[in-house]
Amino acid sequence: MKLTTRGRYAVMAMADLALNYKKGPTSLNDISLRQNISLAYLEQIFFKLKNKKLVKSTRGATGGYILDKSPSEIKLSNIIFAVDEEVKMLNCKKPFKRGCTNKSTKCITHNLWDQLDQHINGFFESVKLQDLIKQNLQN
Amino acid sequence: MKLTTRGRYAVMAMADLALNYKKGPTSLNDISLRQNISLAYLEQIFFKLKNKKLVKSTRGATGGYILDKSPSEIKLSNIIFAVDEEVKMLNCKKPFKRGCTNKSTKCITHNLWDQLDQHINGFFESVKLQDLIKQNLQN
DNA sequence: TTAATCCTTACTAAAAAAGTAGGAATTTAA
DNA sequence: TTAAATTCCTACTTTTTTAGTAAGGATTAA
Repeated sequence: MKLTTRGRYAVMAMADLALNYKKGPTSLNDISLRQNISLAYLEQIFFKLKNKKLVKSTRGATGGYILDKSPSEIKLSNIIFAVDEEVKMLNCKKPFKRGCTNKSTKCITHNLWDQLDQHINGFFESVKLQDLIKQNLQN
Repeated sequence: MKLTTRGRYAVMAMADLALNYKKGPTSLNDISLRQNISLAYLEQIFFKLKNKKLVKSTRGATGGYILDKSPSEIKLSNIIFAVDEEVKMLNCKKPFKRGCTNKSTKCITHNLWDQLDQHINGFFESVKLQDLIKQNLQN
């Protein structure tokens, strides 16, 4: 179980933007160089981040991206979710599906996966961009 | 981010065994039918579970598997880890690696991934097979 | 008018996950 | 003693997901 690079890159890039919050737009090229992520891949990621209103863009030379809210208002869950990182342990849906239930009984582990989802989502909900850049995370 | 089916199947199968703890060996065929998981796939999974001493086997007709410890002594982390499910958000190692750092600064999100790992692993450490079958999990 | 940027879609390659196949070894029971 | 049911083990194949590339258009500042 792991986060995809897309999710990680998105968080890293947003943290980079947060560090430059209020300094005007930051170009993807700069982020690409600083974080060592390919420009084309970043463009894909920011396409999604923009659609979810997490960043604003200005085009043209000297253009770039800035956060659409302050770092204290952006939760990691917003970012992760924006780039399609889904936290879903539970694959089975009703009616019953292969690998989760037999014909007559409820999936014995149903509640477990639900709880795990909540546990992980809770983590992402609890951390804000602000916490990251202020190193508020306990070491 | 999700658990693989292998990890989920392993937990489901172990829960099945836990329900039949002390009733003598349970065949994979039975589990296959009850949990609707292919027999061949279960065999792969139990090969690993056995290597990690989570189950004991008896061969031949009437053979099968039983838990090697009581349900209260088996943590989900034991199961998940046994079948190779790895909880590792942090891909980057020192010295610096693509996607995590630039040449001069520490990966700004390092601590974050560390914490997430701990958070998820902590969950798996905290739940025992016993909890599952007793429905001790809050609904 | 040129260069730097964002914008968008489509495609490809690599890796991981999921599952199959086949047969050997062991044991019980008819 | 033989047949059936089981575990044991390895190798292979298919499918899905992830990661990343490519290409070109649109916009804007200098």
